[in-house]
Amino acid sequence: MSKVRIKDIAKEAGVSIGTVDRVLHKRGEVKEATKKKVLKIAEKLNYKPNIAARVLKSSTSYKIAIMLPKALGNNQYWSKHPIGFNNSLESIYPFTVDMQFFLYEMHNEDDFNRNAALILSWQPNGVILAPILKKESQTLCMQFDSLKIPYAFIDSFIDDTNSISFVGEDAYKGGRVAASVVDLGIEKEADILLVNIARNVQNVGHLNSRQKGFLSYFEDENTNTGQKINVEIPSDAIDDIKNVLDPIFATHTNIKGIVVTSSRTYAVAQYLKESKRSELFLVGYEVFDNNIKYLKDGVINYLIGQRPIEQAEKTFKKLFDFLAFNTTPDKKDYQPISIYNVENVSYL
Amino acid sequence: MSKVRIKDIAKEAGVSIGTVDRVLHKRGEVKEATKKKVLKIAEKLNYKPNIAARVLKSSTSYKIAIMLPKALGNNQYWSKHPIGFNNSLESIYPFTVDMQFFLYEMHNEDDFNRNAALILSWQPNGVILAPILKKESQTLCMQFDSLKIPYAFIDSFIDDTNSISFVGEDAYKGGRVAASVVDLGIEKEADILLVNIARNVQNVGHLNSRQKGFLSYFEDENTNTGQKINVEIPSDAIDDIKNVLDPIFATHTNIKGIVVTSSRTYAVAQYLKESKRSELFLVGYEVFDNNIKYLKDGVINYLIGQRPIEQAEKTFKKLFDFLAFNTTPDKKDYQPISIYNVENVSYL
DNA sequence: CTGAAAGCGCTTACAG
DNA sequence: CTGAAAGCGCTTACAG
Repeated sequence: MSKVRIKDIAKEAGVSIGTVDRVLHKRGEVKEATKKKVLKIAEKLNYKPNIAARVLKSSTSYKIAIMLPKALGNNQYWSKHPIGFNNSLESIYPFTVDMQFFLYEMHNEDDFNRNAALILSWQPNGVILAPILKKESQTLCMQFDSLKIPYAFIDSFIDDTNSISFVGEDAYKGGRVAASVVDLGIEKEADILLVNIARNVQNVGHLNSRQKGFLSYFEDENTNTGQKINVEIPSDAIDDIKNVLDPIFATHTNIKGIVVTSSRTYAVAQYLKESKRSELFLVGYEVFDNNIKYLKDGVINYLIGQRPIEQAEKTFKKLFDFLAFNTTPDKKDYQPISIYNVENVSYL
Repeated sequence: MSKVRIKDIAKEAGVSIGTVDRVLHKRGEVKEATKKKVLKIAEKLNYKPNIAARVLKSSTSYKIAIMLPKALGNNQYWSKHPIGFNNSLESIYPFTVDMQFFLYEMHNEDDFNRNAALILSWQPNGVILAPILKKESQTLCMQFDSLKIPYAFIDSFIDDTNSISFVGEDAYKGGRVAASVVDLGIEKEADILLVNIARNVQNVGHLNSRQKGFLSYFEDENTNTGQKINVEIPSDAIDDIKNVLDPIFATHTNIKGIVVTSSRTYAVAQYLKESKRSELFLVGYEVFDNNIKYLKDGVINYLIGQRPIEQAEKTFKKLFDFLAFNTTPDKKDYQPISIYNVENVSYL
């Protein structure tokens, strides 16, 4: 492929290899005319550095910070991503990077900010960020911008930032997919309950998008014509679930399908099981132990899933290639939206 | 990680680095006692070669042959795999391999054997094989065995061979997944038609497995209780389809669901459309242009898909790591079985 | 059977 | 602002 070496450029430009290197690495201290000439020749010869030689000589190790929500309690969705990042570490061999995790409590703004400060003091070369909390993430991104630290988003996306990339679900589409599955599972005239679980739904972008997508699906004339009942529940605690859902079921007797817009589907499943409503058609998001348990139990009928491990791998690769090879990734990279039932959940 | 160099081993063993290298690469010409001593020290120090240096010095390039069915006509399933293999070529950078495709006509034994002969004369270091034709593949594998050429299976698996790995669908499970989807899509008492399209179904292992898996699903008491009608059609030519299906529909009036056990679902879709039976619930396999067209048309309702690009990447990685790093992969690596409808087919 | 030496292409001080 | 030289860890021919 590339047989052009620094030496070849140097020869053609009539300078030493040291000078060529200075130009190529923008280390300054080169006369403007020389610089131009070298760059032109490098371009012409289509020079590509020999990475093996570079690695051998100076194992420049990048520091990459990874900021994600902590996987805790019943919600193990975020436990998968670290596996993907660790895979990445192996796959870039013979390169190495110094990777550090900064895990914040999911809906805890203070803890988010505490970790943000830790990252800044660590002075990474690049950051991977799951910007779940919109406001706090925006502030942090502005700081990265001013420090010229590149950052890549995973799982969620927020506007008005300069992230080099986003890897995750098209949440609007994800809402439509859940809608299409519940539509197939219940009769046309039955009502559908849409459940959002979060302390502050407004500050969690993808819940809104899934909700919008869900509703958009039913504007099609051949779909379910029942009521769509929308509720918000502040947490996945069983008491909170009961407090909201008991009155709903008391007043709506034709609900046959339920969609939970987040990974906390297990909480609604637990409620349905305890209140003897397992026969309702329940669709939710994300595949992990606690949700799988209810899927196998028959309480959850379908799960709409992302592929957290692959998302981590892709995000890492984009940031690493950006740092090491200066490649600019596609800004938004929407990932597969997978449909799981009890038959295909065993192979992820 | 590994800071131990050949030099360190040489010093501790009291020999030169040349000798250490001879031992490590089994180039012979070393006294048995020296050899033992060196190996022991290498083990003790946990020596790992510096790959960057190795690549820099001698860019040993492996020859890998890839033997797949040709993608032709309406059936473009096999057009995706080459994309994956080409991705692999980039991902192993800075390593290089000399990769060559040998594409045979799907159900043409002679063409299979012709390509097999070409591979043997090319003398590859390793082979990736889609062993669709059972008998012919077995013969070829025996030849690889006697030449000590390692080979990895993709898409299909056959017994009584020494492949280093298999990457593909658990076809039995794949049959169950199709069953679960058609079960959800039609009423409990309706009949289901199972369509197999192949000149010789017996010589195509995964069709049989899908069929068995499909039937096994309905042994569960809560599922569809209608008739399961099984037909075989020799090709995807519309006339062949008509000849078999016209009489079936004439005699079975309660068929509401159809499952096609292979990627040739488009052929049945075309038939349904032309015979004004688009309202039947049609489930088939594999996602590619021609099937997607009918999915968007509403004739195909669901497709059960593999991820050919990823399968290619994984298979390549297993073989390459085996050749370059001597790692032994898991023998069977079952891939995700994906469920697609018109809502999630856009993100693969 | 074994050792000493050259060189892969790059980066990094050092000298000027 | 620029060049000459050393050296990263390995492989390979050559000499003995």
